[in-house]
Parts: sequence; structure tokens; C-alpha cells
Amino acid sequence: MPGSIELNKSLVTRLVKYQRVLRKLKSLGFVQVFSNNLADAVGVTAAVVRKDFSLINVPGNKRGGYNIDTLTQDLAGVLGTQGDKSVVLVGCGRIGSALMSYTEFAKEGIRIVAGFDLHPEHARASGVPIHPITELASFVREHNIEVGILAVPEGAATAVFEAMIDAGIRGILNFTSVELKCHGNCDRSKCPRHCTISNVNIGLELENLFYLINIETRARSRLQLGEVVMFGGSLADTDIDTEEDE
Amino acid sequence: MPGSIELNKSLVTRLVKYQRVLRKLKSLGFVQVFSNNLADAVGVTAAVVRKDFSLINVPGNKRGGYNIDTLTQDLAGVLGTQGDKSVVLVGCGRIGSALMSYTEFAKEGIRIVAGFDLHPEHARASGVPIHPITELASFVREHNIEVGILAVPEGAATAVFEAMIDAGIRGILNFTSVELKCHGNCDRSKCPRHCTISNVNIGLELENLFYLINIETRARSRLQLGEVVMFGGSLADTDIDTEEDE
DNA sequence: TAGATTGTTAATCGATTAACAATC
DNA sequence: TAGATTGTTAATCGATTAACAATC
Repeated sequence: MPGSIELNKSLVTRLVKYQRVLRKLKSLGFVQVFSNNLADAVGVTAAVVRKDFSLINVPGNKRGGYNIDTLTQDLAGVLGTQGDKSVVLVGCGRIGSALMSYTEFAKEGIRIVAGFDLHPEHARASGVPIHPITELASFVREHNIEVGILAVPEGAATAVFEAMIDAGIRGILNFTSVELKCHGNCDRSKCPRHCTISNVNIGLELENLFYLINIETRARSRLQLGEVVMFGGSLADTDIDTEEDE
Repeated sequence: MPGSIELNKSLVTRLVKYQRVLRKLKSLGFVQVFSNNLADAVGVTAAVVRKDFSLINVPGNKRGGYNIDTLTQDLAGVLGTQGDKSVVLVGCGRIGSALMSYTEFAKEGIRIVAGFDLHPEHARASGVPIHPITELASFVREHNIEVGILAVPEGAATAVFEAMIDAGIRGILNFTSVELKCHGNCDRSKCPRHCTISNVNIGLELENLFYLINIETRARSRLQLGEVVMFGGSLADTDIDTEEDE
């Protein structure tokens, strides 16, 4: 069974990005694409693109690059064509409400089929039916929902998280500032309640941004002052560039 | 000048997380903390925590761990104590409006001081003044704003992005589905218009979640069927666990 | 053919982990 | 002292990059 490869998260992310680019190229009438093009669009090098494709066994043509149609199909085969991408939204406050009307989702075939809240009557109307959170489990089971968005206040995060796991949710997009983890060292393969979690920590991202900028600014001013800066033991006063991230 | 270390993005992220945990511990009356505790809270190993601290030259006590107060100060010193964390928000649609009333920001000392939109009159009231986008540059210069949140529709993304750079914004939290990059191979050290970008791609995150779950489900079912699964060349039918991410 | 592109291998790099000496 | 924890070094791992043969 040669179809089984190690697919880690960053690889999957790249594959999905390739898919998106392919969709756009296709809509523009393109037929073939080079590793080069995809690399530029996704922000990686061409070698990574080719390696990714060779890893999942999708072949290109030595001269003509990759055929967009077959490449798209192959990617879909590896990632699994998801007919139904229904999600529930738990927590219908401001962020939650904004997500309910987020038109970007529809483009990707993702649909928020229901919202849940402690006080459904407080939620802003948006076309998505809002239910009391007590009905979460039954709804999830009845509609075979696998993925949920968590957007409750910080204080409720862990309790609601547990409730979602109990309800049978397998993947959570977490907008809470609480860094959720699957319960104690959960071993994905054996744990029946295992859950894949994607943390979107907006406040943290912003804070990081401030610090990165700040650090960079300090590095620049040191450079302008002509100060000698130490890089891991060796002295350098020219190449400030190596001092930070990327 | 021993204070100059390579601070990459993931290190900065961890340092900020440590800070947050320390703040909470402090408020609970704790005085000292072990690498162990921080590791658990942040989701890394204790070795990473110790290595991080030794990297930025903050010492602990062989027996008593780290003093929370001095550790907090040292971290602040490395990251740079940011008095003012004012940001502007560009694009006051649904996501933007939700962010304007996002109470989490205040806790971190982050404040959205103004919103900008093509049609300020359409924006929902939220206490934050909304200006026409034409006034962005003058506002940013006048108030020395360094960081901006980008939450415009996909079609406007790149144009508004350029406008923000022109206005002097140095860091952008991008909620657009367009993966922004600083213009062509920008070399951070030399480029006066360099900008640090943090992409928050909600749709992509959700899609990834679906695929990760799907891949995992397939792996599980293969396991249950007793099928022999290939791992990078060697055969194994027991340890499905190594087949995926983390 | 000449030129361009894939596909793969080996080299490099960085980050994580393991191990353990130092020491409180 | 014995036990626990830090701090650092070396080993491991994985991912990225470089290089180049294969070939269209």
C-alpha cells in the first residue's frame, strides 16, 4: 500500500495552499503549472514543491511542469475529497457572530450549520440557527459533525472544550485565548476522544508583532550607531540581517 | 554587548507565552516557578524552557527554580517593555467590527485607537472612531502607529496592504485570505519599507483541520482492518502513531 | 540539439531531545 | 547528605537547501 505517507501539519498546509492556487489558475484558463510558479504563490522554494509532489507520488513532466487538472485530482486524492465540510460554532458572541457571516467560508465549501450559545436569544441574527448549548451533543451526533469552532469567553473555554469532545467533535478551531491541548499526553492513535486543535490566538499574534518590530528596531538602531553586534560568538558589524527570524 | 541574541519568531512566541503564564501565577500569589511548570503551561518540554532562559541569560536557582518577579523583568527587558501598544484597524466589516470590541486586547495592553474604512458611515458603532481610509497615512504618522490589523475584503487586500506600508506601518496582522509578503525578496535589514506580517487565515485553518482529521480517520480504519501500512520504506502494522503530524 | 524542468540524492542547517555534571 | 533542579554539551532528528543527473 504505497499510498500511506507521513503527512505532517505543515505539509498538509502546503498541499491545501497548492490546491487553492491551482483552483485560481484553472479559473484563469491555465492548463499547466511549474514548480516555480507554485513556489512563488505559496511562498516556498521550487525544490520544496517538487519534493512535496514526489512525496505524495504525483508526477510532473520533465519539460511541461504539472498538469493542473491531474494535479488537482491527485491532491484531492491524498487529502481526501471532503464532500461535506459542515461545522458548528460554539459561542455566538462578537467573534462568533462575525464568523457566522464570514463569506470566505462558502468559497472553500465550508458551512457553519448551527451556532450554540448559553443564551441563544442574545445572538445576532445571521441566517444560521442558534441553539442552546445543551443541545450540542445531540446535534453533533445527529448530523455527524466532526469540526467545531470555539469562540466562547476565556472563562468558559475549558468546560465548553470538554463538552465538545464529549459530543464527539474531532477537530476544533480555537479562538479562545486559552491554549487548548488534548487531555493529558493523549496518544492520537489510541485515544478515542482524541481531538485535533488549531489555536488562533489573536492577542498573542499581535503581541508577537510588537515585540518582533521592537527587536528589529533596536537592531537597526544599533546598526546605525555602528555598534558591534555579537552573533553567537563571532563579531560582525555589517550583516544585521542574520540576527533575527525568518 | 552580550545582550544581542538571535531571537526568531517561535522563540519570541514562547517568551510571550511565558510572560503570560508568569502574570497569572503572580496574581495567584506564587513567588517561584520551575522550568517544569512553565513547560506544562506553554506546551513544551522543560529542557526547552531552560534553554530559552539560558539563551537570553536569565539565571535560575539550582534548587528553587526561577523567581517570578525577576524572571518577568528579565523577559520584559529582552522583549522590550512596550508602553504603548496602539494599533489601527483597516477594514471595518464584520471581522473588523468584532475585533474592535474584542475585550481580550485590553488585557494585554493593546488598544485599537482608530478604524479606517472606505465607507466609515457603514461601520457599526463600537467606541472606536472610524475614519475614511484616505486619512490613514496622516493618522499613522501623527500618532506614531507601528502596527495595523488588516481586515478588508480579499479583492482590496494587496492595494490596502501597500497603502499601509506607504503610511509607515511596520507590522501587520492580516486577516485577509491573501497570503501577504513583504515586496519582492525584501531584505529586512536594508529595506526601509520592510514590514513584519502575521497571517491569520481562518479558512485555511479550518480546511487543514478537515484534512488532518480525514487523514487520521483513514489511518485508524486501516489500523482496524489490520492492514499493513508502510512507513517510509519499512513495514509496520502496529504503530499507526508515527504516521502523522505533531 | 540545446535548454528547461523534474525528481532525487547528499549536504546543510536548525531545532529538539537526551544526558549529565554542577550545585543549591 | 540526599534529592531536586538548573544549565550546558553532545546526539538526534527533521526539514530545508544545493546540486545535479535524467529527460522531455
